[in-house]
Amino acid sequence: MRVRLEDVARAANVSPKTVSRVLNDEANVTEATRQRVRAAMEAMDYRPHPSARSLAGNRSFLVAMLYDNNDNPSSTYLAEIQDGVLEACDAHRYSMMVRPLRMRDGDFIRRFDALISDHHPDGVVLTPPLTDYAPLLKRLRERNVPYASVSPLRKGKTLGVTMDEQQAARAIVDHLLALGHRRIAHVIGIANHGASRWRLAGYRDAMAAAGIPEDPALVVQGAFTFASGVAAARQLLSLPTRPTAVFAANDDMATGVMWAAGEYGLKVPQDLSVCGFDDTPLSRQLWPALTTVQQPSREMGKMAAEQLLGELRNHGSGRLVQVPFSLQIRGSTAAAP
Amino acid sequence: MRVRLEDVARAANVSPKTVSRVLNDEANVTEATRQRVRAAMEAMDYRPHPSARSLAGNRSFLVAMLYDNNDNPSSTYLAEIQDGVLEACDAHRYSMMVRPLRMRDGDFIRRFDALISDHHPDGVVLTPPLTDYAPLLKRLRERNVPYASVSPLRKGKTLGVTMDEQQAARAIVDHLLALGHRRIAHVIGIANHGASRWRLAGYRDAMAAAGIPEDPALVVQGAFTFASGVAAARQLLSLPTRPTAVFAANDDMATGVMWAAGEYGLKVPQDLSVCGFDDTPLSRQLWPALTTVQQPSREMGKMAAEQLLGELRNHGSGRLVQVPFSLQIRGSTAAAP
DNA sequence: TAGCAAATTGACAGCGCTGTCATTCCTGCC
DNA sequence: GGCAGGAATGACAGCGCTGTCAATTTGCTA
Repeated sequence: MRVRLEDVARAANVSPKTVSRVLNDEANVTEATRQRVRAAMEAMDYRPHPSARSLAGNRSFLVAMLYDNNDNPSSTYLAEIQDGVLEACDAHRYSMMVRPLRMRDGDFIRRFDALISDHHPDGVVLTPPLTDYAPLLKRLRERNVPYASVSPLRKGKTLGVTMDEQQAARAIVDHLLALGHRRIAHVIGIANHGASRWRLAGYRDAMAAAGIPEDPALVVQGAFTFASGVAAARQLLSLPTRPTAVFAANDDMATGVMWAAGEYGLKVPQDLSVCGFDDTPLSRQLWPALTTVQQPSREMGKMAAEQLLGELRNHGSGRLVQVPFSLQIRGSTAAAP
Repeated sequence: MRVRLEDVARAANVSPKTVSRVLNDEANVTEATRQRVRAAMEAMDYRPHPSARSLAGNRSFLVAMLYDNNDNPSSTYLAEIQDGVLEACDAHRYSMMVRPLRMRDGDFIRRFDALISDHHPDGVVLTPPLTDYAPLLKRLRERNVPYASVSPLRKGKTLGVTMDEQQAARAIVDHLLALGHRRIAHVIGIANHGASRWRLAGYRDAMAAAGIPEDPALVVQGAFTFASGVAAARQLLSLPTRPTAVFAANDDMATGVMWAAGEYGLKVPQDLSVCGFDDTPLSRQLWPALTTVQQPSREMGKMAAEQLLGELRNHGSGRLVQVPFSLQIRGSTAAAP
């Protein structure tokens, strides 16, 4: 029934060990032999048994993706990253498991340990905000588990992917400035996310460069959710002199701002320009469509996984790569009234 | 370093096989022995090696969750189901893998076969619309892979979870009728989802029971997305005599309807009542909050997985369970104007 | 109290692969 | 032409567990 490595070996007239070598792309196999073995594998539709490989080779061909579904309300973002990670794992014939792990939980490390002991992943992909949770990083190093991060805050010797979010945020605020806006508000994201800090920093950079002193009333705290965007906007739009533009730290909050603008009888973009960050599918579906920064989440998940897999293959090859951003100028921003 | 079953056996002064029996909850072990072995496992923090178990026992302790990320735009819904499935798998010490599989792709079955051959899942959890994709179900049976479905359309000998969506839809339309509405519109979901049919059927049941003949102009096609809700609402609100209430087949579309109402200068709920289906987090964040049907997605994922795992443990024990729904009457519905 | 069936326990092989190390096969060079 | 040295290949054990079946113990009955 099942085709085993031994069967392939017999068909190709070589020893099982040689088939194993071909399977694992090892050196010291003549090209002719390699071809012959590959042909036999193909012809017999051979599929190595992952458990056998794992048991004998002492590795699992498993990558675990960790996320915190408590402090990360945007399931769309996570879903896209997950898709990307999965794609990369698939291409390299690794399997992937996902794992919610809540930083707020007291037994975080115990759960993490259990994950490692139970499943022996060869490596781990970290998503915000876990990318910078010190106890986790410490434990990963102690247990000698390679990991790659998506958008880590601290960029040391970490593997993974980043985007220059600060530059991106600055660019989008520059866009608002270029449209003549001066009273530009910012809605901050969840505090412990690097994203929140960078986007705020980019906002400040742009404002400072334009010579506009910061008005504390225009910088309000949000939480990356639609509801927090609505609340923040209500606060901003109730101001004696309200802003003419709002840069929200993500699209969900920007949508909330647009919603709230409706409540106040303000037209977007005529009365209020609004922009977000992430370029979620939602942003294109709104009317007017949302001006935002394209963050290629799926691609970032894929690249992070690829760095990890590269590192697993030949130690030391993993890097921290940076992906480019691009502004998506759409209907929600216009010249200042 | 690693604690093996053999080590536990030595510590408990029994044979490895007996430890294995305890590990797998097999019969024919005296309670005293069982306790002794359990104590030893506990004391040594023994973790069975999944690959070894899998290889020797010819099972993988793996559940694959299949989804179609093409025809299923609501990542929130999938994320919740995934969380639920994961929770159940965890509790039973199974691992879970997720797998996007697009019905539209020509090589669907080939990909599915590859999944099974490569990973040997002990069972599969199906999410809509895969729950009713005939070629997939056929292949699952041919390959003898047990599966459980979340909200399957056809309820035969299928294992899994359902909700009486038709009753639920009827209940929510009854709610609108009780508020005095007569011109009630419905926005349908994606065609090949059971959910779309049931919700439409429930709408019709309620209208018929109230003696209101169906007005075809009031029943428009949507696609479960926010944008499709906006489009559908524009169509409805442009009608010579527009509806006083809209029942959208899910919350995302209902949100689109509320959005479009704003465009037309209509106040919700004073001028237009809107209700959705699913009780996504979004529905509570809107203002006014959305009247909707609570569909416990996370719980449903968990229960589907539990039926599957039960079936795996003792063949024949899996069932098709039904979860109750509940209306969430909130601010988006009010008496007819 | 012997005698027998059922319950409990254990010995042993083997799941399908890879690591280690031995063996064979080539090269190129004196 | 013979030989060193490296490249290619293979033999074999064993990864950590479970299935099979045999051995032993237990609990009953007569």
